[in-house]
Amino acid sequence: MGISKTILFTAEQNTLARLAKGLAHPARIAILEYLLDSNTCCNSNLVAELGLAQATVSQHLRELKDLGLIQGTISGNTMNYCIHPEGWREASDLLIHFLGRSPFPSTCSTTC
Amino acid sequence: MGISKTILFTAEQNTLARLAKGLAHPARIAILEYLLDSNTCCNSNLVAELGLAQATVSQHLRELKDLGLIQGTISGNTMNYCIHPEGWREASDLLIHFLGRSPFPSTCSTTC
DNA sequence: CTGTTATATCGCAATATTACGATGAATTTC
DNA sequence: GAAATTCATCGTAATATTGCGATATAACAG
Repeated sequence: MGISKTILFTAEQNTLARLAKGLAHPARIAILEYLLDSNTCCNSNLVAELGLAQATVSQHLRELKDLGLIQGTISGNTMNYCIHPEGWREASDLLIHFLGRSPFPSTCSTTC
Repeated sequence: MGISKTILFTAEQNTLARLAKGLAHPARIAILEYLLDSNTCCNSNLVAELGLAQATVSQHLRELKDLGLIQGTISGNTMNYCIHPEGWREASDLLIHFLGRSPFPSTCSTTC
């Protein structure tokens, strides 16, 4: 199929999955790391930084922008991308809250 | 294409992306939430819990098991699944460390 | 031993993702 | 203005993901 049955799940579960999907590519991880690290803010010398074609980088940037994790502003000829502070905070808070849970100290051998 | 150019990225970036991909489906989020919540530990009444076919649930469980996030033990006729404590800890630590970063307080308007 | 139950896997169909060349729009440079 | 630069988008090809029915295997129940 390739289509997820989102109807079956809670809004929170779908949101978490959607955010995780945004991080589910090394290029997008690399972009976010680059933007998180660079105090000089952003722009698409990302094309040089990553080894991908310009069209591909643009596509990844769009995904991150659609998720609200980054934002871009036009500066004449070029685009400046940077982390979207609120979007990033919200997303990472949600994911961290999910990931921060610890399992009960029960083993699999426990009968159900 | 559909294939990621993992060669271009660091091992850490690929690992983070692989873990995120594991979480990139609401059914897998739901499975993990269920296993994290249930002190009774596991097993595949997950098929009833989620609204998906048995084959589909089994497939999602396999993905989570391959990532080391859960583990399963055979108990006679049935499988008992539960969170893999070390695997879950390692994975969540890696992701939380990445997500915990804050952007520099620079705006996109900063020239690069 | 036979039938039932629980689960993994195979094979397939539908859809999504990834990657890139080509093209177009906007802007700068000369 | 003409050429060059920067970037988004379109179209397309290759591969991945999702979902499920069917089937195989193993264990249990009678």
